[in-house]
Amino acid sequence: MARKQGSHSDITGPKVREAALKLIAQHGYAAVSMRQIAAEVGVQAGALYNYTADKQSLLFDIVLDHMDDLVEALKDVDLSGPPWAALEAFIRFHILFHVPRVEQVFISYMELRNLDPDNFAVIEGRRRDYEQILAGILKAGKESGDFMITDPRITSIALIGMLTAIPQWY
Amino acid sequence: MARKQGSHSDITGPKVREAALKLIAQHGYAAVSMRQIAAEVGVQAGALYNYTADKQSLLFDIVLDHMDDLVEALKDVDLSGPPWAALEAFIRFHILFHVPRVEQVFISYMELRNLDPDNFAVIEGRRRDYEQILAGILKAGKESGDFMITDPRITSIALIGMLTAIPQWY
DNA sequence: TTTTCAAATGAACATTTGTTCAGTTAATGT
DNA sequence: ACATTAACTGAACAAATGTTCATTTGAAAA
Repeated sequence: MARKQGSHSDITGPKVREAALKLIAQHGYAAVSMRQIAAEVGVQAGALYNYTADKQSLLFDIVLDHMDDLVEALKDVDLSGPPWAALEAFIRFHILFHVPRVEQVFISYMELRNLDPDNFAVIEGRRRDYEQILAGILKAGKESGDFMITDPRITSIALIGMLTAIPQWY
Repeated sequence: MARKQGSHSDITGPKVREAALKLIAQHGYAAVSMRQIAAEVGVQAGALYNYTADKQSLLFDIVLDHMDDLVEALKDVDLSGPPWAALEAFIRFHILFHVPRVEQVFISYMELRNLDPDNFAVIEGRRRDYEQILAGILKAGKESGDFMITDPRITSIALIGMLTAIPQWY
């Protein structure tokens, strides 16, 4: 059976990504098979390869899209104010961005070890970009005397780590 | 080749558990094969079955041993003091117990979804036991007027969740 | 030295895995 | 009405998986 009604590629495509997101978040990347994803979409396993090069790309795209969305959305945030205002704006943005994206956050954090080295390097680059923006705020605050910290980069990493752990409280 | 020097079962046995602990913590349960574990031990895959019934038991034993150790160690802690002292003693114990067991904690938290339903039920029972001890402290503190909380059970779960997330800061 | 047997090998097994592809289907353009 | 083609099927593939077991090894007991 094929193409029951109208063009499907713009329907099945998103469905594949959603199924991958849901199942990987639920069971983990290694524990999910292409056939499970296909079943969730309502299609045979072979059909998935119209929408993804391979299984690894499925994971990589989830994480990369998430990181790109994050960096992109941060550009709309006004961080030009004084250190404390900028810091508050950053933290507020970070939390509000992550809350409605529990699954992506979880995968982007837990499944990094299942990324191919090349893909991992790309993601790590994105994460460094993001951290450096916060580090910039901290550095400015340190130099102006507002923040009492020694290493803005380390503080940045620690701070993001704490924020990321918040959802786990619930 | 077999038994190159002396009896091996009391050497290989622990080695198998250590290898499973290390590799599962590193790559995740589903991503680790029995052959990888065997290679880490320095043995063929078939030999593992002298020390474990199956792969699932390898995971289950790690988590169960951890929970049993936790509950057992808690028995040596004096929680008989006033609410605030008991709470402090509990938290102190919790942190000190978990710090040198990063791998076990990580597995016991992340790989629950890969436990067979029956095994999962057992572990969940152990976790409830542990939570109820903290809930008891909170309940006593609430009734004595020391703690301003509404539901000791929920507070207990939330508190343990926060404590468990601490290592992630680093 | 010979016997014994715990401990491990290594080959085999049935499944499951990711992936490919020739062939089928049905909606669309002519 | 026919031809085209995007979308999917279903079978096949090699490789990897968890697990079993007859066989071999060599240290210890006789």
